[in-house]
Amino acid sequence: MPELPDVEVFRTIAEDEALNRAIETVSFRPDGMTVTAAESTLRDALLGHTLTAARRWGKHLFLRSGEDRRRWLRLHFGMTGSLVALEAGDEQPDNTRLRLDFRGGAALAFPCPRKFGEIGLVDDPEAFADEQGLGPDYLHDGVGPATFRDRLADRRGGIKSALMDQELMAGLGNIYADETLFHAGLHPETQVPELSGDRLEQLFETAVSVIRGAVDARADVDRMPDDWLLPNREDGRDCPRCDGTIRKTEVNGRPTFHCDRHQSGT
DNA sequence: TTCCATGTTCCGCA
DNA sequence: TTGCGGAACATGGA
Repeated sequence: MPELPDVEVFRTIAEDEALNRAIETVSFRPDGMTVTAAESTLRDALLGHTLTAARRWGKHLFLRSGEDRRRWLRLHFGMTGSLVALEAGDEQPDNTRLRLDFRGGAALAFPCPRKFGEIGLVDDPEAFADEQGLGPDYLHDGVGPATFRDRLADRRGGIKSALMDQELMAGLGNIYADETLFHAGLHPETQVPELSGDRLEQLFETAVSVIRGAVDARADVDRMPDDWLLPNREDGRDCPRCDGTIRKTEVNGRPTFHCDRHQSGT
């Protein structure tokens, strides 16, 4: 689930359902998953406060606690994490690692079955991104085709691994890298130096349109257009865009799907 | 029962 | 130096 579009949906869920409500209870059951703050610190940072802002950088979600501009809860969703808004009486998702209960009965739950996610506390999301070496986020203000072209200018190797490298640009993972290349008509193993500056700028625009389209579909495969790769991600399927066939291969150790016809060249 | 999977990190190799 | 392949992490689902 959780690549940029999914996390953007989680961000809007938090923004719409969890801001400006007093946190009455903090339930914390990490059960071995990575937590980069002491439990007592985390509890102190949240309990009795309200969440006042929801931001995202790549696949990381940041929720500001209270009026202190330097106190943000950071969530990373790993492969299977999600964020769920609950109303009074709703059943809690399995494997909920962190749950905030608000005055009035609503709650926010962070289930993470496979524990590949992370819970942390940071002073400043930008500084965190900087420390982690995260590249620019596709949807942030001021990030555009030129940013993308410049960052990929000296990159060698295949385009798919470049798209998935969070230090170049943050947010795309295995699924949406494939989706972007499918829309762009590029083979996943196309070498980056073979792509012109114009082609790279065009690829950025494609990535953004895929991301926006996915967010519009609430990152839900069932709501995505039929002619996207995602609903057709199966070896041997007919390509929904041409007479080709969807093929499954392995690129950089990850399952990779592409159309053998319209994604053959650069 | 066995294999696979949306992420990240670390190691060794070329 | 950098990109890449492989392994590791934990666990539910096909």
